[in-house]
Amino acid sequence: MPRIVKHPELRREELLDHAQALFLTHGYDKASLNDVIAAAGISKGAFYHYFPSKEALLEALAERFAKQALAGVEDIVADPALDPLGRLNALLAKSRQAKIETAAEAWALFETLFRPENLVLFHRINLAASASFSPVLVETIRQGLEDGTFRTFDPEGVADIVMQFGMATHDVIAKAFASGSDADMEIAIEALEKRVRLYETALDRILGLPDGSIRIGEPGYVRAVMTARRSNPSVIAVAPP
Amino acid sequence: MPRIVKHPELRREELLDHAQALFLTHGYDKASLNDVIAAAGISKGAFYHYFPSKEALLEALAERFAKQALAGVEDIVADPALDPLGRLNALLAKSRQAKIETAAEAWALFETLFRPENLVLFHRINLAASASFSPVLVETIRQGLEDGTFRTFDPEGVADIVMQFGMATHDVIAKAFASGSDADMEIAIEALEKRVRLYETALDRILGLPDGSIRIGEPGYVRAVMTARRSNPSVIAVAPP
DNA sequence: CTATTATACCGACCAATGGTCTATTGCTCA
DNA sequence: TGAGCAATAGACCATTGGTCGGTATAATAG
Repeated sequence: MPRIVKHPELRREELLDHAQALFLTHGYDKASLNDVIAAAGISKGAFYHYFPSKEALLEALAERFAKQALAGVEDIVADPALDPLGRLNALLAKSRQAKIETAAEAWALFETLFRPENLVLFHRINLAASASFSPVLVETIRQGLEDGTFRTFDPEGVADIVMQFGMATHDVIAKAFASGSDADMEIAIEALEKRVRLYETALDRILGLPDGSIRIGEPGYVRAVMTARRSNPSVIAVAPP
Repeated sequence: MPRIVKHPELRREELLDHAQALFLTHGYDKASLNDVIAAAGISKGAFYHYFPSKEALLEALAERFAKQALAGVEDIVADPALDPLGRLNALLAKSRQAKIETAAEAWALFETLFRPENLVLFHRINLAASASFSPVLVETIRQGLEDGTFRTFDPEGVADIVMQFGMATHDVIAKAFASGSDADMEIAIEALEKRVRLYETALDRILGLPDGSIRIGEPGYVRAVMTARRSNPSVIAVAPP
């Protein structure tokens, strides 16, 4: 085989790209290392030059996800015009948007993130994302406590609950999407909307706010994104079976 | 090798017992099928006579856990003297007790359930347990809504949140126990107690109750169980390395 | 413009894994 | 007693994640 040398950073990104596509479509366990290196067009040796193990590849992928996610909210964090409640709402809306768009993308590929075999991948992503988001959330909650907007305690704990709510959408979607038919998508959308509304109220109360203070995006937003993405799926490179 | 024939149900239970011990100590992925059948003292063929795959073994194990868990609370469910709040409190205390005892047991074996490699196992158990518990919780919440004890909505959603809180203890413990030293256990205990208190208040507010209504066991209970178990570990058969 | 070194890369090889298959043993019941 | 079937054994298989010795290429020094 001809030897192809690329810039290490590019190679690494390519590897992550192909791993992402394969892990998302087949699941971390089912997608074999050989699949990944075949898709990336490199040798075993080359792969292990970049990552010490398959596990490390997963970890790196999760970190990249988290980094992208954090980059997506840095404007919100930096915006001095936002009060704690406003900032919290903006953060929640953003993270929800990202989650739904990811879901829509996976769905468009007729394979979904929300499958049991993707548990590991999803958990790693969420772990990394949480590690990034946690400080931001904690700080926001603490501010809200200080200026009297929120009436609660244990900012770290509350931040964890907020992120739990985020993670929980995984299982909600997973259950509804389980059998994968079109009708299920409608069910999933309904369930998601309802669940989001519940989380809003739950957060209101945990934070000691009047019901209706927390607003995670407009009603109907889920359906809009999902259906739009479905008819116009973005392209992710997928290896042949 | 001499051929040993046993009653199928006994064999199956034995298989589950050994699988449980190995999965708990080494993790689902790391514990190989060969380890399991070696521990159980049977052949490959015999194993695949009972389970169609390793995955199925995991599933069966999760179901057994769930069944045991449900059996443990049926007296609470059946008790007509309990009002919704009392029943909810009893259910929560019981499930927490079970979780902590499991944790203590795993800890006593110097290997803990709360490790990344046990994610899959833990998730499966929780999934099965949730499926069992959900109806009970939903019914309890619904009763509380009807008789005016609770001031909330979407019983299914709230029940899910309750179970989320249960699952979340996994990650809380996992983080604190990560490096596995003795000091970490103290930290883990503190974190757990604090977190339990947060969940109590969060549930109070979600259910529209005055703070302090929900009581998930006595303070200090976690430490008591953990330390007691540690000095007097129950025996689980473990295969040689 | 060489010589040297460091890095990116290749692919044969390995032990272990989950799973399949055929053959045999022992229980049950007619 | 013996036919039939459930239970068991274990050789075998393809695939998997991972290792290793080696090679080509780019960067650097002389």
